[in-house]
Amino acid sequence: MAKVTLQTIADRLGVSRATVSYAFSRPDQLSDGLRRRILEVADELGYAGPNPTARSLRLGRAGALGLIFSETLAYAFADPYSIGFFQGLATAAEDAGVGLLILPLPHGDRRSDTVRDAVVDAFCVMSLPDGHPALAEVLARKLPVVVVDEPYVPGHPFLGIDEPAAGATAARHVLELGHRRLGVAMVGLHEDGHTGWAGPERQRAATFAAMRARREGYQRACEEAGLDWEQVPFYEVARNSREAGRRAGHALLGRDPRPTAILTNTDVLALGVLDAAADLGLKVPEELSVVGFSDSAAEEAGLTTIRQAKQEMGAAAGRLLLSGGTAAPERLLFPYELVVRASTAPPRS
Amino acid sequence: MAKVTLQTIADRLGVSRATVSYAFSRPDQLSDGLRRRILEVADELGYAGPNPTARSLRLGRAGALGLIFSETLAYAFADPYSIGFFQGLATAAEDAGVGLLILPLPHGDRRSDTVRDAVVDAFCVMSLPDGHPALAEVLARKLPVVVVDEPYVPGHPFLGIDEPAAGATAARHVLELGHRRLGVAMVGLHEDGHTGWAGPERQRAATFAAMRARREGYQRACEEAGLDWEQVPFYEVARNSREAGRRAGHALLGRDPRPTAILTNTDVLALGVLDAAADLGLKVPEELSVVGFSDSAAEEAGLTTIRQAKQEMGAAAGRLLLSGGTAAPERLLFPYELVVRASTAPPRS
DNA sequence: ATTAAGACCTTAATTGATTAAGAACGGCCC
DNA sequence: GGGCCGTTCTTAATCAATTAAGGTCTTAAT
Repeated sequence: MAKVTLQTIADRLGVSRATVSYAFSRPDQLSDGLRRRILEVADELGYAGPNPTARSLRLGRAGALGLIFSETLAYAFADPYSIGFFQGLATAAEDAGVGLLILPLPHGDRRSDTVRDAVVDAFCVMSLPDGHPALAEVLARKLPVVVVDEPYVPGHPFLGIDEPAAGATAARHVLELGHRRLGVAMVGLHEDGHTGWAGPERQRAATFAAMRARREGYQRACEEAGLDWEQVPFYEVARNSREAGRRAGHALLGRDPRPTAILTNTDVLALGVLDAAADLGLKVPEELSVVGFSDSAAEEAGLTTIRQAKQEMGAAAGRLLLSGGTAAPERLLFPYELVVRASTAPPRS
Repeated sequence: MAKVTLQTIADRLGVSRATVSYAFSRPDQLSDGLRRRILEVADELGYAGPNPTARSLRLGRAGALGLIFSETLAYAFADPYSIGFFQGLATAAEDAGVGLLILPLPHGDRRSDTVRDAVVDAFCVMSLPDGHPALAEVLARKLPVVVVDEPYVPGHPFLGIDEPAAGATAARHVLELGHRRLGVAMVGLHEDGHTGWAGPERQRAATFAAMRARREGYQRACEEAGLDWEQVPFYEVARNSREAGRRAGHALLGRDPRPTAILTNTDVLALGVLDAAADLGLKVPEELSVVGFSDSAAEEAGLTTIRQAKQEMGAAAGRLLLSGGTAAPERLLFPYELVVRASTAPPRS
C-alpha cells in the first residue's frame, strides 16, 4: 500500500488537491455531495487524514510545548516537586489544546539532536545546571522560552521563588526555636554525582543556581544568628531519594557533637533523615528537628517544610508560553510559606 | 526581523539553498572555508537552524512518541501506577533519542484536534474506556499503536496483565486466610463520575475493560469459595484518591455485618480504607484486612497488594513502538505477584 | 436580455527543508 | 593534450499540505 495523500484522492476523483483539502478542513467551501464522495474515497483508500507535519509546516505552528529537564525522565517522574509542576503545566497545555513534548536530554556524552529537532512552539526549561549545553540549544531555536527555578537567563521570563529568602526562612525557623547545632543535607548542587561532606568552596561552586541560592539563605540566617558557617556540617548527596537522605542523616547524626536540627533541601531527603533518626532511636522532634523543602511529600509524615506553589508555577509557565509571549515579566517570583508540623521543636536543654 | 530560512542565507552569500543545507547537515560536502562563512552569516542573521517541521516532513519521521491517556494530565501525573509506566516509557524514548508527546484529551464535550494534529511516529494508548472517541482518532492515523491495560484492540499489540487471574489472586488471598465477609472498593469502572454502591449489573457494565476484568476475577474467586457475590458489598468511587478511599472505607465498614476484609483495585484507595479503619479505631490486620493493587504506594504503609511490573511495561511499550512495529506479538501479558505485607491476616474468630 | 451575486471548484504560490544527479573545474598521469 | 578522478557546488524534484485569488456556471433580480 503506497502512501495515500490528498493528491491520491484528488487524482482518483478527477478533482484538484485543493478541493480535497477543503473537504477536510473547510466543509463550507464544497457541495455536500462532492464532499461526501471525497470522504468516501478517502476512507476507501485508507487515507490517514491531512498529514500533521505538512499542516504544521504550512500553518507555522507545532501545537506542542517542549519541556526540558536536566534529569533523566525516569527521575523527573519520580520527584514529587517536578510532578506537581508538570501537573500545572499539563493543565495549561490541556486548556490550550496543545501537547506537551517531553524531551529527553542525552545522559553522559551521547549526543542527540532532540532539542534541535523538536517540533514545538515554545520551550519550558526546568532545573538546568549552569552552562548545560541544552540551554544553548534551546536558545538557538529562537522560540519563546521560560525558565523555571534555574538557571536565570537574562531576557527570558524566569519563574521561581526567592531562594535565598526561602532558605533563610527554613534556617531561621530552627534557629529561633533555639537550635545552635545545625546540620545540612542537600541534593542537586553538582552534576558530578558526589556524595559526602562538602566544604564551603564546593558549596559555593554548585552549578545548580537555585540550590546554590537556597544554601546561601541557610548560611546567611546562620551567620545572622551568630553561628560560624564553617562549623556547620554539610552533607551532599547525588540522588534525591529517601535512601540517600538516610545516608546523609547517618553521616550528620554520627558527628560529635550531634546536630539537634537538620535542614534538607527536599522533603524526600528529609524523610530519609527521619529514617536515620529512627534507626538511631532518636525521637523527633524531641531529640532532633528536621526541616524539608517544597511540601511535596511532607504532610503525612508531619514534616515541617517550605511550601511552594508548584502547580501554580506550572500553570503560569504554560500560560506564559501559550499567550504568545506578549508582555512577559522578567522575573516571576512565587510565594512560599513555612509550614510548621511535628518534625521541629525547641532543642532539649 | 523577517523569518530567516536557508534561502535567506543562500541569497546573502550568492550560493544555492542546497549548499547552505549541506553546511548544516553534511559538512563533508563542502569546503571548509565556505562552510565557515555560511555558519557565520547564519549566526549574523539570527538563523535558528533548519526548521524541524520542514525536516520532519522531508525525512518522514517525527521523532516523537504520542501518549494518550484518558484522564486529565494532572490526574495521570498524580497516579503512582501511571507514573511508573511513564518512567519505563520515558526510558525507552530516551534511549532512542525521541521525545514523548503527551496528548491531553478534551475533557467533557470540548472538541479538540490534538490526536489528529499530533506530530508523532507512533501512539501508546493507555487506559481508555471502551468506545472512547480518541481511540478511533488514533486508529485513523494508521500509525503503529500499542494499547496498555485497556481497551483491547484487535490487530494491535496489547500490554497488560491477566486481569481476571490477578483479581482472583487478590481475592483468594483473603479467602484462604479464612475471611467470609468481604467488601470491595473500586475506582475507574465508569466515566460517569458516580460514587456509591454498585449492583452487579452496573459492575458488569463497566466501560474500562481492565477494571471490569479485574472485578470478574474477584467475583470468580468468591464464587469458587462458595460466597454469594450478590451479598458482597461493592462501593464504587469516581476518583483515585486517598480521600475517596476513606469514603469508600466508611461506607463499607458501616455495614452490618461489617466486612472483615476489603479488596481495592488501587493502592491509593487502600490507603484511604486504612484511614477509615483508623478513624473507626479498627486494628489492621487484626480486625480488618485490606488488599491494594499495583504496589505503587504500598510498601511504606505495609500494604498487601498485587505487584505489577509497571516500568517494564512502559519500557516494553516504548521498544515495541520504536522498533518499527516489526513482529509485535498480539498480547503481551506481564507477570504480577501477590505481595503479602502487614495489612492482611486471618479474621478474628 | 443584462447584470450581479453566489456557489463551487481550480490554479498556483507558499511553507522550509533534503538529496540524488549533474556540472564545472583543477590536478595528475601517461 | 586527453582522459580520469575528486572536490565543490548547483539544479531540480520531493515531502504533503493550505489558501488567496480567479474562473465557470447557475440563479435571481431589474
